[in-house]
Amino acid sequence: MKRPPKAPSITVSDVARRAKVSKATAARVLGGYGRVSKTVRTAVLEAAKVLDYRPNELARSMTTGRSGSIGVVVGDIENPFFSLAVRGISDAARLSGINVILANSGEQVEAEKSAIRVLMAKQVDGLIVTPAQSGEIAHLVEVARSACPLALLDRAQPDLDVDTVTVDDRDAALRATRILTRAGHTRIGYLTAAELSGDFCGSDSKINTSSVRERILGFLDACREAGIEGAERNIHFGAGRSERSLAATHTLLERSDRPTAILASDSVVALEVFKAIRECGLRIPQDISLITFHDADWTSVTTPPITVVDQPVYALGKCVAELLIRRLKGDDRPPERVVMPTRIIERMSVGQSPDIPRQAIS
Amino acid sequence: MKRPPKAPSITVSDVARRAKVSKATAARVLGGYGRVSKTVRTAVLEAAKVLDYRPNELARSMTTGRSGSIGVVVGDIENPFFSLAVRGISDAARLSGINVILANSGEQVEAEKSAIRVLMAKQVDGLIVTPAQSGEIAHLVEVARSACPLALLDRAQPDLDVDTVTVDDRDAALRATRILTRAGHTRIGYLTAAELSGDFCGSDSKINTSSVRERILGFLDACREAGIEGAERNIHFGAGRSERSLAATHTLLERSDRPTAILASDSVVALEVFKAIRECGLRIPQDISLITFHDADWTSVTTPPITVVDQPVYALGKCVAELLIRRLKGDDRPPERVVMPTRIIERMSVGQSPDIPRQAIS
DNA sequence: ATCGAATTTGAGACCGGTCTCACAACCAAA
DNA sequence: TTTGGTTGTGAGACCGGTCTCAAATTCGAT
Repeated sequence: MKRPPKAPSITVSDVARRAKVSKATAARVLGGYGRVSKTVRTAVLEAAKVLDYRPNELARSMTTGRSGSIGVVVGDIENPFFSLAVRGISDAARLSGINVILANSGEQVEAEKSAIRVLMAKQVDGLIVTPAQSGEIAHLVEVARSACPLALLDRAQPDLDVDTVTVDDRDAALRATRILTRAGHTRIGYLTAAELSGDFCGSDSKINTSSVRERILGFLDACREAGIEGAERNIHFGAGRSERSLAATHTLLERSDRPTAILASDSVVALEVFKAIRECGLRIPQDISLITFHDADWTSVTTPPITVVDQPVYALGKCVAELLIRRLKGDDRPPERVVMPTRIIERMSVGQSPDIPRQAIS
Repeated sequence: MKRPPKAPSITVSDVARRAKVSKATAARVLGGYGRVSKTVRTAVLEAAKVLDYRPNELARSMTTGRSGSIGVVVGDIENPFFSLAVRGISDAARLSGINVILANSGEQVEAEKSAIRVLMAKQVDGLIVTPAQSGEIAHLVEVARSACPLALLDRAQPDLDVDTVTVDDRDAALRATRILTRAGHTRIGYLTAAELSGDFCGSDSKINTSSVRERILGFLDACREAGIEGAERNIHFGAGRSERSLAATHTLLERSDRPTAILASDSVVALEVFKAIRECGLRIPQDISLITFHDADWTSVTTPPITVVDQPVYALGKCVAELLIRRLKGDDRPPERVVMPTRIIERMSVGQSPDIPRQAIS
């Protein structure tokens, strides 16, 4: 802490002195506020140019109270879903001259809390969060109560009355699952990377992430509709890139009563599943069908290409950012909950259930 | 500007008053510097807890001169290469309690300049940049001269004596190309998303991005080594996700003297090429071979899987961040230029050149 | 009991901006 | 010429911390 790298930067006072005006006047022209005569303005500008003055945004923020940046806390930037959403956010932010401070929660509540604390200490003007756990939202409630506007991305929180942008997860899952049930599948597995707190037991209350819960609900709706019983047992949590989950997927696929169709909650999970299916020597769609959320770039180039639930990810990010920025600008309409539509892109990864004898097909 | 959202936050003075000590003393315990007696310390802490005091990081930065954050300017976060690198950076940063302000340049120098200006105004403690153009580096030189440490990621700048982390692009391209020449290919196309300023004319001086230049140099080395003439003509710039470039790729593939092998400069380009190859009804690797830089996740799941140049992307990001942070901490060793090794993962996308009659193969 | 040294504390300047307020200068209308 | 309203400018407080410096206190050693 004993190293003030003292880059003796040029301040308003320096400029003022050189332009032979008061600090206040120089500040007025440099800061672009108040009224100044033309002559003085040019003099100050001239002096500023000569001295190569650059405003200290920090000092400015100190007095104005607004920092000109927003904080974004996502689960994992490495996930294409988030990186695309972040792209949407930062594009929207740049348009308003606002910049983005990014933080990764790694889907860990503690990391999320800490990130939020840090960002607020940095006086961000607003916060966009994809809450890792719907159970623990005390810290979010606190933010919402504070003067710092909060907006939620991809995951809603009924208890949190803030701007929220999500997709029609439940309906999307319903429609996706229907495609599978209509193809005759009855053993459909649902795989998500989300972790479960405690056991599932078919109760949705324990599901941490709202989008995950909604999707599962939609999945179960469709199963019920098709008269499939005990579909809950085929929901698998904690799928992802880890060794453990990979092994679990293999085990699942090698069971004699393995699912004949799988719905994956995101493209990262889907990729792992796709690999596992191959490694088990199964064929898509003859032996097993696959649908995934998120139209990741790779899904169209596999053999066969994968049927996906296409979410407007970029728009999702752009939209929350716009909502938040509108709020920063003083809009105090009641919070909006935008639900964006998804569409299913049918490709070649869904086939008739192998359980149904060929001749039985209409 | 007339809306000071006056969240009357708790300041040191408030805490001091409540703890019945001076502002200076309260600041000492809250800021964790100087010496304070045990009794006073607990009293202040108690008061702080009651009032729910949160330090204003901005104010702190004002006096200390260090903001505790670094700026990162990348070409495009949406590109998996960058999002993974950013992940590496932010992981390393978090370990040092530093946060990351992210900016997209969209590979546009002007946007890059503006981003750097903003970040410096925000008093970032350091800057990590992937320079969009090696031609225009005046702004970078300026940063390097200022007190703000600068580090370069993925793209070197010989004229810029700062910490730099890159991969052995030239050698990697050489080795990748050799795989193709050894398979008998003589018409090898090199596709990169980079734009060229002016015409190529076989001179490397006009190539904007150092990594791109190095790779092209390596590519040409290998071609020369294999006795291939006029390889420069097969280098195509501006490939990417745009309509125009897509059409150009199609045209290229439909020519009678189309390349029998393609080396793609990044995974985004490669994906487009892969799609185009399919759409043209060509088969990999029988009709055309493909190698790409960056071991993107999808490259292993296509049919056939793609041979890639595997760059240690995450490590790349982690490494620059560590280098930069070391510098922030006062290290003043001469700038380091780290060149990380790449390895080629041979998969199934390279075949013998169809130009060579079957029987001619040894 | 006495003195010097070490420790603890408080007062106030400072960082680099913004912004309020008072004063001076100017102009046009009365 | 006086009056009143605008406009331009400067002095200085302020934001919320850090940090210097000197005064006050404590302490051990003589």
